Amino acid sequence: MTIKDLAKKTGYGVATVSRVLNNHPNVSEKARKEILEAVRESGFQINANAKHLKQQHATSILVVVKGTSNEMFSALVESIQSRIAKTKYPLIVDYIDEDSNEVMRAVQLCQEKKPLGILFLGGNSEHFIKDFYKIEIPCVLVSNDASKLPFDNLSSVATDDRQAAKCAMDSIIALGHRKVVMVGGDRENSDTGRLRYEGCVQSCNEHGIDFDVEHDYEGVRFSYQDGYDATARLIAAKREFTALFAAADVMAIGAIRALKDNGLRVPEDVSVLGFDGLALGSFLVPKLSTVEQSVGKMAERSVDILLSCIEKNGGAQHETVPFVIRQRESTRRISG
Amino acid sequence: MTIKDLAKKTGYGVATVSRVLNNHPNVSEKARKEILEAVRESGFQINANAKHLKQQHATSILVVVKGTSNEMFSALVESIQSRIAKTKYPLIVDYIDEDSNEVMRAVQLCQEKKPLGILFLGGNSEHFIKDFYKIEIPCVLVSNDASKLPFDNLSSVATDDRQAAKCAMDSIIALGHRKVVMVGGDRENSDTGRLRYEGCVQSCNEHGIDFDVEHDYEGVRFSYQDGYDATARLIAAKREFTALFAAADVMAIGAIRALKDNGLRVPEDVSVLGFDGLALGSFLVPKLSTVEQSVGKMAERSVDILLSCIEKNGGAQHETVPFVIRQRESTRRISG
DNA sequence: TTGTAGGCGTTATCAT
DNA sequence: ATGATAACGCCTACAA
Repeated sequence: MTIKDLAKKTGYGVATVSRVLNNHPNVSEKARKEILEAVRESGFQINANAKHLKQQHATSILVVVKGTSNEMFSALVESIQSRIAKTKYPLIVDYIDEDSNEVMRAVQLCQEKKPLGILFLGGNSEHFIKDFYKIEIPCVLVSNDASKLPFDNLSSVATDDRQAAKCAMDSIIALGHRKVVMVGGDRENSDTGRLRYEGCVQSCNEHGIDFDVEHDYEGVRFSYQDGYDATARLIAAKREFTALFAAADVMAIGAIRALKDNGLRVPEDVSVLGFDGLALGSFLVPKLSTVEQSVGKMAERSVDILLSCIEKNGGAQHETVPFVIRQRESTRRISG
Repeated sequence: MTIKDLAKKTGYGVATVSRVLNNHPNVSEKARKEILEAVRESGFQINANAKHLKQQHATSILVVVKGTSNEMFSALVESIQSRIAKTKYPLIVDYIDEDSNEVMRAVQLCQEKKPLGILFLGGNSEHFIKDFYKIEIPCVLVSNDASKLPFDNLSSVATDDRQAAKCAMDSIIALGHRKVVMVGGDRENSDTGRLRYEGCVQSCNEHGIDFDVEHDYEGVRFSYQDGYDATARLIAAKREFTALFAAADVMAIGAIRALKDNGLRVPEDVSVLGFDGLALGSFLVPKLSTVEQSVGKMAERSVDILLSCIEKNGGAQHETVPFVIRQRESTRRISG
C-alpha cells in the first residue's frame, strides 16, 4: 500500500495525497476527508525510508543514549521527553551500547533521520575528538563537559564532577572521618572517573588527609559487582577506613553488601557515600547517602540550549548544573 | 558523498562500487582494493534510507524492547545479542516506551528495516490481538505467553507465571506463614499481573489459607514507589501479615522500605519474596528472596525458535522456561 | 568483470 | 485546488 494506491483509490493524484498526509495547505476539505478516510480504512503506513530519502531536512530532534540500564539516563530521557513534547519538534530516542561509538552512530542517524539537533546522553571524548567534525548540526553533550573540545556546534551541560566529588569528600571529612577510601571509575578511560577522583584527592589534600592512590583507590566499572569486588579487595588488603566514597550509587550498593559480608556495618562501622542520586537509593535500608545530580535541571538546560542553537543559530554554550549532597542513612558522624 | 561520487572518483561504475560495498562476487581484486581505499579516504557512509527503500529483504533480526529501565530485559537483550552474534544475522534493537504500542512500532520497523524476524521483549496481548495480523514474518513473544493467540507466525517463550507464583506462595506457606499479603500488578491490564495473582490465590486455596482480594491484594505498577505505597496502604489498613509476596523485585524493594518505615523488620517481623531474580537483589541487605526467571534459557529458546521459523519455515511454538525459588535473606521460617 | 538504466515510495516544483 | 513529473541514493537485472 503506497500513496500511489491511495491516489488511485480516491481518484486524486499522489501530490494531493502527500499534501493531506503532511498537513499541507491548498487541499479542499472534501479531498482531505476522503483521503484520510481511505488511509484509515486501508491501514496505510507511510514509508519512512522513501520519505527521509527525499527530504532534505526533517523536523525532529534526536537523543542518543549511551547504555540501556542506566537509571539516571532513563530519568533524563523522561524529563527531556516531557520538555520537547511542549515544542513542535518530534523526538527520536536512540539507545546504543555502553561501549560503542556514539558519534559514529549519530553520524549515521543524521543521514537517516536528518534531525535538527542532537542531545548526547553520555559520551566519550575520544570519540568526539576523532569523529565529531563530521556532524554539522547543533548538539549538546549532556552529563559530560565539552568546553575543552574545539567544536562550535557542540554545547554541554553537566554536573561539575570534580567540584561535586570534592564537596562530597569535604562532607565526609566534616563528619569526622580521617581514614577514607574511594571506589571510583577508570581514571584513564573515563572523564567522569578521572574528575571524581581528582575532586576526592583535592579535598583530602586541603584537609591534610592521607590518601594514597595505590592503596586507597580502586578504579573499576560502574556496576554492582565491580563495586562489590573493589570493596572486597580494599578490605582484604587490610586497609583500615571509616568511610567509603563510591563514584556511583550502583557501586555504593555493591560496596555496602561487601562490607556486610565482611562483618562491617553501615553506617556504624563504615559510612558510605554514593554519587548520582538514583531513585533506588532512597528505598534502600539504610537509605543511601549520595551526591544528587539535578536531573531535571540538566534536562531543562540541555533542551533550552539546543533549541536556542537551532532557532537562533547561537554558538556553543557550556553550563554546569547544581548538585546536592544528601546525607541520608548510610553515613554518620564519628567522634575524632 | 554517494556511490556515484565514489564511482567517478575511482573510475568504475556504480554497480561495481555497490558490489564491493555489499561483498558481492564478480569483482576484481584490483577494483575491490581501489574502491575500498576510496571509501576509507572519503569517509563515505552508505545511505540506509535509499538502501532499505530499494531492498526487498534485509538480512537482520529485530528486537523490540518494551521499557528502558527494566533490568531483566537488559539482561535478556545482552544474552540475545551474544547468541545472535554467532549467526550471520545482524541484530537491530529498538527500545520503546512502556506504554506505547509495540506491535504498531514493529509494523513500522518491518517496512523500514525489512527484518527476517522479530523478538518482542514484553508485550500487551490487546495490541497483538488488534494489530498483529499486519505482520507476516516469524515473531517470538518473550516473557509472555502467546499460545492463546491465533497467529501461526507468533511463537512465545515465557516463565509459567501462574505456576511460578503458585510455587512461590507454596514456599512461603511451607515456611510456616499463614497471614500473607500480595503486592501485585494490575490484574485487568497486565497478563503478568493477572497470572501471578491467580497463582497466589490458587496456592492459598489449596492450603486452606484465607486470602481476600479486597484486603490482601494491592494491584499497582511495577516500580519502587508503587511497591512502597501499596505496602504502606496494607499496613495502614491494619492488615496483619507475616509474609508479603511482591510480583516483581522492584516492588519488593519498595515494600521492604515501607515495612522498615513502619517499624517492621525483614525478615524477623515480615518475610518478603520478590519475583524476577534481578542481579540487584543479591546485593541488597538483606539479600532479596525471589522467584528467579531463567534469563539465559529464555534468550536461548527464543533465538532458537525464531531461527528455526526463519530457516525452516516452521510453525509457531510455545514454550515455558524453568524458574527457581531462591530463598535468600528476606524470608524466614516461622513457628506456626 | 564491468557498465547502463529502471525503479523503490516519497516530496516538491511546475504547470494547469 | 490538483496533477504530472523529476529527483533523492541505492540495488540489480540485463547488456556488453
